[in-house]
Amino acid sequence: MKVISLYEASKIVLPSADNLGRSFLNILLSSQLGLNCENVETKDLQKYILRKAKARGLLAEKGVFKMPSSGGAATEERVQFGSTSHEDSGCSQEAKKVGISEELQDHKMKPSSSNNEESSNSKEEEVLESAKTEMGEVREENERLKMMLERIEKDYQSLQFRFFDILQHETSSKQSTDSTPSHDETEEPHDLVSLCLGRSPSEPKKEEKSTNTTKRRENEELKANLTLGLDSKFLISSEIVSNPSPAESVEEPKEEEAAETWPSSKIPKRNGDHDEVAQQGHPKRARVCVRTRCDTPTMNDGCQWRKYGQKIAKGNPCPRAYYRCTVAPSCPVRKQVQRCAEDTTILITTYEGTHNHQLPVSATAMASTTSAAASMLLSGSSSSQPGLGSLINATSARTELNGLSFSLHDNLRTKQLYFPNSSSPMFPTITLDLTTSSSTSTNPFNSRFSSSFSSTSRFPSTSLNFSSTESNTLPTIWNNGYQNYGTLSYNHQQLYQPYMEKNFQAAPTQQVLAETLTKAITSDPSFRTVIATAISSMMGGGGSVSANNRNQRAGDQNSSGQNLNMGDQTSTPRAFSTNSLTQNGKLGCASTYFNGLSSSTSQKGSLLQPALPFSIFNSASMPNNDNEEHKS
DNA sequence: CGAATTTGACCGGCGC
DNA sequence: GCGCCGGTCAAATTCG
Repeated sequence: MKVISLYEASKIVLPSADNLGRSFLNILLSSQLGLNCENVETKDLQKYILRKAKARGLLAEKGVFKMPSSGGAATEERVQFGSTSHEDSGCSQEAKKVGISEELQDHKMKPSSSNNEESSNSKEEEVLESAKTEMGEVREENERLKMMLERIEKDYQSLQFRFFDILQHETSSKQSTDSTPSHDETEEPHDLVSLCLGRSPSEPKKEEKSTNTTKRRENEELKANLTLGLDSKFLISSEIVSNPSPAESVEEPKEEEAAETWPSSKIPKRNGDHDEVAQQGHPKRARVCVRTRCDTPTMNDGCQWRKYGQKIAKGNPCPRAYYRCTVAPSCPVRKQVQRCAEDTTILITTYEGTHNHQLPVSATAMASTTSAAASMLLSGSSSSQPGLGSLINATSARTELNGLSFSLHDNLRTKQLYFPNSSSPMFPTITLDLTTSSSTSTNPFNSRFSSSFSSTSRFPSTSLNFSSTESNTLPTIWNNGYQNYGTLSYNHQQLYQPYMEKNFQAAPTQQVLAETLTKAITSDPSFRTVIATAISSMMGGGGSVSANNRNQRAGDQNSSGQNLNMGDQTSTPRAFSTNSLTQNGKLGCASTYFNGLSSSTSQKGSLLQPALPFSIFNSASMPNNDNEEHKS
């Protein structure tokens, strides 16, 4: 007889797990036990363990497992959790087990007939041998399960701890906002762009002057949303891949969606309604600008484009080309391609709109990236009140997911972000800068997440700079059209696994991590996507998990210009003006992608395992040059 | 020959 | 109202 602690441990640990924890457990279980863990409940897991033990003939009584007395090999049982039939299954298993036990007992109790006592003895020895063998196997398995459970518990606690950490930061952020004296809007008009974790950008936000009570309530909502969002992320990860979000999968975009994704000239004029738009929480449209070094006329992002126009834009001798997506006839996505006036090796690609069709695999990376960026942008400006400017108010929102550290350092409080009205472009633009190889960040891991705002723009420009030292590889990757993107998940595993395992054993040195991670960031666009998505999730975009990972959420239109700088360059301030944009809250594609990725990376561990010291800084250090792209 | 690109015309928003 | 500008259309042209 052997008492296995796994069951007892599960009784102790699992019931305390909330949705978040269970979701996390589900992922681990599905990846490591091969279980269909959707909607796994604590009791289900316990039952599974019990049944598995019964099936192997190990269970004598509840909580106590006995070693098998026969050589009968237990077959691997695949359990469907969450089904109503598992009770029956368990019962039948139990009955079966009882029968076997009785049989075995009979076999043992009954003195064998004297005919062949020697052969009987040898048989018993055989049985004993096989039993011992199996005992060893089972013991190993038990150890493995035990370790896994401990790991899960540890992970869960870590997750929980970090989750509350995030909440705490968020709360303090809001409190500091509250404590900040109200600014004279006539003198310093601004918007409060709440960077809310897991908050849907589509959520109506019109509480610039909200009371403490209101904000407290928001915090509660935020908490709820975040929990829900994370939960959903884990649970639906496998679904979203195949099932585009309703919004995205709709063949014929709804009127609202169509309006939102069509270019400014096609949509009802709303410039004069900025306030109304924002206050009503209408979706916003965003543009995602990608800067890459690229020798080819256009960056191969995996999508099919048809050129429909070309113009010489003011301030840039290089013509701007206009493309529209031709993957689907009705796809509203457009992109503009223009070379940088200062450095013609830099290709500036601006995406606008959301694909209303499934994207080729090779296009998902860029779509996800831009989607994440757009969602970040939109979430950042979601509460802004157009015409008044925006104030990014995320104060050091920081989180670590099992060592995967995301930080939102707010440098903005020392410098109120002021976005006066101007004639700047009408759409918020976020820029992913993949051009430079130098990093101003002291820590190569620190993904620079800075926001810079133009003093002349009515919209903020946010720069997200994923610092790396090898970012020059990115354009190359895109130029290759992600030929090997199909193996990305696998590559991710390869990339992440070392971190995960190291993390369990010993904390790797910062330098080693930095090198590897930098490599990962620079060599794998989808990794950046993950980061961007995570960021967007934290900043509020992630709340809308409704999305669809295959669709690009590059834009809607409305408000602030943000510069999402993923390359590494901080030396050249890049500001991109923005306009108002609407967001229907489906920035999900990237989130979904993240989900899928997290699911895939959890195959051998957990995405949340590695200690990836990412820091995302939010700063206003860079004055916005504003409209380099659109206006210059 | 069909598809894709080019390019000048056109349109709408905005500032003066 | 006019002109500037960004963006789009569509006929002409080019390409495969």
